[in-house]
Amino acid sequence: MQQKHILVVEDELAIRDMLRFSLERADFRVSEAEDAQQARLAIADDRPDLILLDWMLPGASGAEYARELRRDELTTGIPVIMVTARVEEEDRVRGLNLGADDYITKPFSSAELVARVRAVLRRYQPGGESETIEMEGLTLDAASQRVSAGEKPVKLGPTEFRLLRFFMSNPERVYSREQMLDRVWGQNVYVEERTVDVHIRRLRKALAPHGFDAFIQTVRGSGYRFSNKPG
Amino acid sequence: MQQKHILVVEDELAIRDMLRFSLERADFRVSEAEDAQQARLAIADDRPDLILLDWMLPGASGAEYARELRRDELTTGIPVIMVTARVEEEDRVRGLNLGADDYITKPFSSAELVARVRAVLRRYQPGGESETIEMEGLTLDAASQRVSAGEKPVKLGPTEFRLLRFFMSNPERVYSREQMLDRVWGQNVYVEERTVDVHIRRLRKALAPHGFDAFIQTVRGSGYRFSNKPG
DNA sequence: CCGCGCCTGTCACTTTGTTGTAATGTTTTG
DNA sequence: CAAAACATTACAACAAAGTGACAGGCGCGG
Repeated sequence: MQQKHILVVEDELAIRDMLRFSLERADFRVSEAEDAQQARLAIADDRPDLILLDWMLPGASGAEYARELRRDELTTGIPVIMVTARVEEEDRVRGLNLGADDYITKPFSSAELVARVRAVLRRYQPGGESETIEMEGLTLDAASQRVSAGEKPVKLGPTEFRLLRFFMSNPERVYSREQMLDRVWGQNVYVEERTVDVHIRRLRKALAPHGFDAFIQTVRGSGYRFSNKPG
Repeated sequence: MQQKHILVVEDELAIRDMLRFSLERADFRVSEAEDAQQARLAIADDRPDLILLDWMLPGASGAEYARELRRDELTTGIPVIMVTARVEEEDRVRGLNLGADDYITKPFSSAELVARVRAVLRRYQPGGESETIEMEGLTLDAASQRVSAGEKPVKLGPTEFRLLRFFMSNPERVYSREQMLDRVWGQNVYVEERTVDVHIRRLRKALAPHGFDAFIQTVRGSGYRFSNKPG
């Protein structure tokens, strides 16, 4: 089994060191970030399999950052474990609602930490989530990477698939080309903005035989929008 | 996304200029004040989304003014970033206690400034919510960039959309053509004032089939006003 | 190792929609 | 009534998006 990569987001050096020590001894590969900003860079640089996130962070709090991770198309698939000093039940619930997959309360033992990390990773192991999105007969299944219009399958390239998944997960909202590049292509890649147009074109072409190309709407001067309501 | 408005309160011209340059390049709208008194007027005139406040000011010091901003019900919701030459940790704590949301220490880079401003604004922006404005059946949704009159969609060009959004966000108030150019077109753009008339015309035309053109009222000699009350 | 097919990003060119201005018409004001 | 302020129309320049073609990269099977 390949070594799993864990990103630790934690501002206190002492705790970071402790986490790294525990995790590396359990044969995980560890990288670190002190705050949300560093975390974004670290993820862009080397995508982790799991994120350990401190509840309290300078700048954007860990809770906020967790929400951001879930919103973002690129990171929504990465499981998050919250690390918190608080013990109130309320906080636990909030943390889970925010999209954390588990939480662990300080102080905790090395064994407990490793156990929870392993448990979450195991849960995420089988081919990711079986997320399917449907809209008026247009169906997208994330797990099998398939799209169908009614009963007929729709053939899409990888980029078109990610683009459509992004759209169907975020309908009724205008996105600029720049935002789409960030969230569908990835935040550190440099490609021309007009490239988005071309992939929009390809996606429309693939959806056209079934009439679903009308869902992809151009908002002149701003970007594109996915919607089942008329333009 | 609407251009965010930032008020710079700083007595030194050179620093004001630098701040304005950096912020405008990052697509913020900037206004300036040299002291607390001017700042009060500027806020009354055009409420900013964020205030950059120098720690040291003639008259009431920046620190005092920050406290005032927090006390005042009208301004307590506006985030404040303190600009300071001091580096002591103690000052940071004092500044934050006084109600500043962040601080930045001279000298700082343009990039750092913009990053902090963005971070604070993002924190204040309740994330994924969809900002929609409604008025007697006329609905404008910023996220999806749609306008509808009752159930029927209204088709607008980009400029007309921005113009209507400006109006609906600032109703019951007269704006001169110059002010509208600044806030809808963006400052440092030069176009004829008469151009505003033309876009007013286009907007009215688009709203007319539903009767909403009556909301856009001409105030002879002054400018225009958006209101649901009769002229 | 080579050739093939597929995917991707970019370019050049076309098409379409938007914008600002000027010219002209209309209303208000002193 | 004349001047000023605003409304309306027309239009040419411009900008944005649509489109087809193409070359390089990559993986795969021969």
